[in-house]
Amino acid sequence: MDDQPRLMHSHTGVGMAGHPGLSQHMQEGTGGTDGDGRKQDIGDILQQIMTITDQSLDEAQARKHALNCHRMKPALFNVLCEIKEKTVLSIRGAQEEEPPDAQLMRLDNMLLAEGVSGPEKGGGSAAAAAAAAASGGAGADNSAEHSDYRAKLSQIRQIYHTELEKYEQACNEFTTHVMNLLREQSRTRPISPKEIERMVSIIHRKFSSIQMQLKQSTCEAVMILRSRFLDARRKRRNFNKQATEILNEYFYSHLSNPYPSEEAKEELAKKCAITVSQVSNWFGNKRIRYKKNIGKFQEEANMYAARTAVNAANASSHGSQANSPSTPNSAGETEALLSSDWPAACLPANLCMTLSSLDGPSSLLCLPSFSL
DNA sequence: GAGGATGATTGCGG
DNA sequence: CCGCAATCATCCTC
Repeated sequence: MDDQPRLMHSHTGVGMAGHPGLSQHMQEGTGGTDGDGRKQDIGDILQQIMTITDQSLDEAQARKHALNCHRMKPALFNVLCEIKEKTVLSIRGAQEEEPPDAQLMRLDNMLLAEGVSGPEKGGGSAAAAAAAAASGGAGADNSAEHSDYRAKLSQIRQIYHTELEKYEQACNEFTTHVMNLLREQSRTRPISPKEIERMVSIIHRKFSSIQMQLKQSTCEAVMILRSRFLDARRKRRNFNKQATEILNEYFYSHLSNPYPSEEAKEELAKKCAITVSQVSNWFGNKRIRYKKNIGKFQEEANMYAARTAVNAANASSHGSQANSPSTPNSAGETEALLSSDWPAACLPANLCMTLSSLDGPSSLLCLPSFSL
């Protein structure tokens, strides 16, 4: 009988100050002995409870058993239950019903979008593809970067799931443990099912805050990975030698007006295996840097001019016209030069001289002033 | 590791 | 939107 859990009953009686319902129970629970005797009994029980921790385990067990069998125990137990319920209600009122966490929702959404949580869908290949498109890079090592990105993302995903599983398992184990403990304790001290429930929800809250930290750090890891992959500056690769040669060839053979048309840019982009905007960037950078330090580029200009001249000579000796973005300067282009914003001072000194004495459609780059 | 080279970005003006 | 100029961030060479 005493081993039966004594869960709390709801009593509404209010009696002695600070101990609601105590006087009522004192009258009900003892079968009508005199008041002094009852007070004595209660005093004894409380004294025993207070000193129980000073005793050895065996003594305590024996005392516990004696207490459980005490005739006043049910009444005292009920009083304690009532006091506790009132306290718990006031605490619960202040603590419960938190609003749904917006940050947690954001984290969940992000993890879902990145393919970290939720069903596996190729390890965020969509994100990788988007990243590749944004980086604007073309070429062979893109696929390698993709697989690198996917591998790292999948690593993050795996760690995330392992940890999440661990936390869930730990949470369940701990909850079960605490519930069993409370059920066990409810035999000897006042614990309501609601209180157990509340305890469980506290534990869940604690564990979900740990989970939130996990989600947060996972998100951070994904963001870092993503930014590393996306940030073209970080992943800047110099164009290969061939591409640079093609671009330089065009630049120096159009030195009078180094502004490729949209079609020329597209063609150059195709030839160099880069994007049109990369071609634009390249020409933008080149024009500025050339203009800033013409002297430094003199040698390079001469070299490309000579090379183009040789190509042009070969082409003309074969009776064919070169038809590429690197077509040498024509008279039309010279006109463009004379009226363009690209200053003539940007031309190498020897080329300027050649320009001023030019009297026909002959190629600037075939002139002997480029003697090397 | 320092310093130059180089591709990308940003802010501005036309 | 394009080009310029300044700047950033990385690469490359010594």
